Amino acid sequence: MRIHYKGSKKEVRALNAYVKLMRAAESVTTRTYRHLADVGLTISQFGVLEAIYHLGPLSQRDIGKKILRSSGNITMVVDNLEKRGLVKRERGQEDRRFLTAHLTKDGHKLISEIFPQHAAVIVEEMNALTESEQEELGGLCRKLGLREGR
Amino acid sequence: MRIHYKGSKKEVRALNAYVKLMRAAESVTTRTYRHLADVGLTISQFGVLEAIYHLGPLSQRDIGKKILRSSGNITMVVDNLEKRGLVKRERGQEDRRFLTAHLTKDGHKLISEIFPQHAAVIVEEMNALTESEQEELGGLCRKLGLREGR
DNA sequence: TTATGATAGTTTAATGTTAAACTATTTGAT
DNA sequence: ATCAAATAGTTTAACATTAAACTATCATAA
Repeated sequence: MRIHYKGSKKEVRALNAYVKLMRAAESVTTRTYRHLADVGLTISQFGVLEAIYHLGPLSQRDIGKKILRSSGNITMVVDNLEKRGLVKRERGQEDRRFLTAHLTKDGHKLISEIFPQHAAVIVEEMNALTESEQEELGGLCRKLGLREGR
Repeated sequence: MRIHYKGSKKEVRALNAYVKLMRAAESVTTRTYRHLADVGLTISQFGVLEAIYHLGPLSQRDIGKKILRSSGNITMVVDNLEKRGLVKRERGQEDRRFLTAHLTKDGHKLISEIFPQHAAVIVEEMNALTESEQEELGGLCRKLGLREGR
């Protein structure tokens, strides 16, 4: 007795697609992370810097929504960025519950240098696919991601 | 000055596909994890149990290769599974460097109950796509994952 | 106006995760 | 036979991650 689970074709197809999706995401992440590690940033730290860089100062709540992480997590990641002097927090004037994170001079300098490089790494990664394959992949992944709210 | 980075069409396409890939993987993971959390398993713990369930007793080295995690990480995950009495470690006879992890009675009972349910959850998730879309996605992701070794 | 509930953020506990330094064991070359 | 290099696993330090309990602040309805 070695085979514990024998799926139908339908099941095999779904599980295969799932495994490959996960592996692809993981291996692309691992490789793009190497580039960030070189400058001492984690993926989450990069995500926060990039969000502020492109969207301007954000509350931690909005940062969490943007990078899909819990509020407790954002507290820690922003803490570490602040310790390193890359961002600074400021208490909201009208609503004192909010903390708005903005880039320091150093933070802006770093992310403006790193972002184009990081984008280039990702483009290089995605070069494993043709342009139309990239669009196809985007469309399929979008369908899966869309189920978000459930 | 609000736009810091204006990519070419090629760059935009690649970054878009990348973002959607990551979001899809993350949101599918989050939702399938809920099911595991109900029985007190983490994704990594499930991965270890499932590997042993389907492949038989494995060394920690082989488990790490299977679920793509570092050796230090495997030590901890297997530790936690062992504490809970789901797996047991055994020192290799011929080569005493190896530790082979195998399922306990409880572990076997749990994974044999959970696995089919978990598979069903994944099938349900992938139902956002048609069967041919699932195959298409698998093929595209495979191409990305294949770059593994670089 | 005041009490109730909602919201933003922090803290804590538990687990995951890696890299790097480490121990124990084995292999292989001289 | 011996010693150096390789391999399996552990430990440590740092950060990530969540859920849940918590504090502070705000909004709103009675």
